[in-house]
Amino acid sequence: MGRHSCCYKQKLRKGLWSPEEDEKLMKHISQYGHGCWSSVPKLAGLQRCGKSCRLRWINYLRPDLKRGTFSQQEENLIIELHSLLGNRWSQIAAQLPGRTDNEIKNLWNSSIKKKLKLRGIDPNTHKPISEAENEEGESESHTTNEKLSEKVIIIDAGNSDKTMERKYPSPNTKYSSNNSSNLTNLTPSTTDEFFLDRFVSSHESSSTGGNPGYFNFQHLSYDSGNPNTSLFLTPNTSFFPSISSPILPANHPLISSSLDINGVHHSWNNCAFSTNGSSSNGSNNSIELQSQNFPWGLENCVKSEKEPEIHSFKGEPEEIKWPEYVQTPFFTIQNQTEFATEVLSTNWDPNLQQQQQQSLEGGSICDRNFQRLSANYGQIS
DNA sequence: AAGCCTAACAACCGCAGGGCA
DNA sequence: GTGCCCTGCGGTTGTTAGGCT
Repeated sequence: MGRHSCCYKQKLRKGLWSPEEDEKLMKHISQYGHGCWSSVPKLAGLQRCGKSCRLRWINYLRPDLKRGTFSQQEENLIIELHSLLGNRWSQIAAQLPGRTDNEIKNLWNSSIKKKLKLRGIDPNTHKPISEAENEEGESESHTTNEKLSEKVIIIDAGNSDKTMERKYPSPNTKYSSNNSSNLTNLTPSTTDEFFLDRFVSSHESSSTGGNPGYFNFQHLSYDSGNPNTSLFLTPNTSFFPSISSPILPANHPLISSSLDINGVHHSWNNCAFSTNGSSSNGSNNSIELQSQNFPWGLENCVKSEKEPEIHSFKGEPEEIKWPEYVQTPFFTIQNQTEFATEVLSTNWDPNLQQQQQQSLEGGSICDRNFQRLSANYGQIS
């Protein structure tokens, strides 16, 4: 297969995007949506290929992007997800709202890999390096996939009487939409099965709005000292996240569902946990719910009272003052999920923009990239 | 101050897969 | 079935900033 046809065209710009280009792209998408990416550059008046526009939008201009450095919890989550998914960055990113696959991939390659190596962990296998090296030698006598598929995941269910072990496909095991049934069709009979099943369901449903099922990795720990363990559920901790999660917004689907484990019904919602009607910090496995559940197809994941707040441009592009452009948040952070689910999946409604502009709140997002761009391109004003 | 090195990050490239005529 | 177009993904490269000597 050859290169994309647009790439053959001459006079297409490459390299870093200028503020003017960003502006054109944002203005176009905010007014019309992206539609067919290949037509975006022409309609937006850009000398770029559609692919470049798409990338720029997804990795940089999208308003729902979370800015700033990754928290330790986010890094831990990435490590945990990577141990399950391998280099499937898009699927990992799907569990980290506001983060892009590119961003996570960069973080992994530039930082996390080194940290793991310093801790004596092979970043590819998530096992101690010495063991990974030994297995490399052994693997010559095995089919690679067979060997890798024997990665053992131990999940201690806390309340469970025993630590359960089960073999699951390794990060290197491909499970596309066609063959994913080897995971998703498992009937979870034990807690670890449940979580794996839950997780895989979550990432598959994240794009389709299908089968509900998320679980949170915050209480999964990465044990570098245990050569047999890739992941384990921290004993005596809840399966469920705190609503004060720094990673996920309170209304994120990850923290809304219900389930049965070993005959015990657990459920939770996006507002609060309770045990027998009393407040719970989530340390009790016997979480009882407050009745509201959230099926989370994209269309009904979140329904906010407020309209999504979108940054809109006032007047012609040349009227925009760069310092304002840099400083103005696109919308408040608490509305990012609403925006992502309600707006990004469809074309933006220009009619909403006036009221959205009016509802913009004070800066809660430090847009480091715009600041960097500003620095890169000098004084704009 | 200049040069070098490294980390961080933006962007490109090639490929796979799906939709459609 | 085939070819084309488009999108999305993952690997890789290029660029920049900042620290160090």
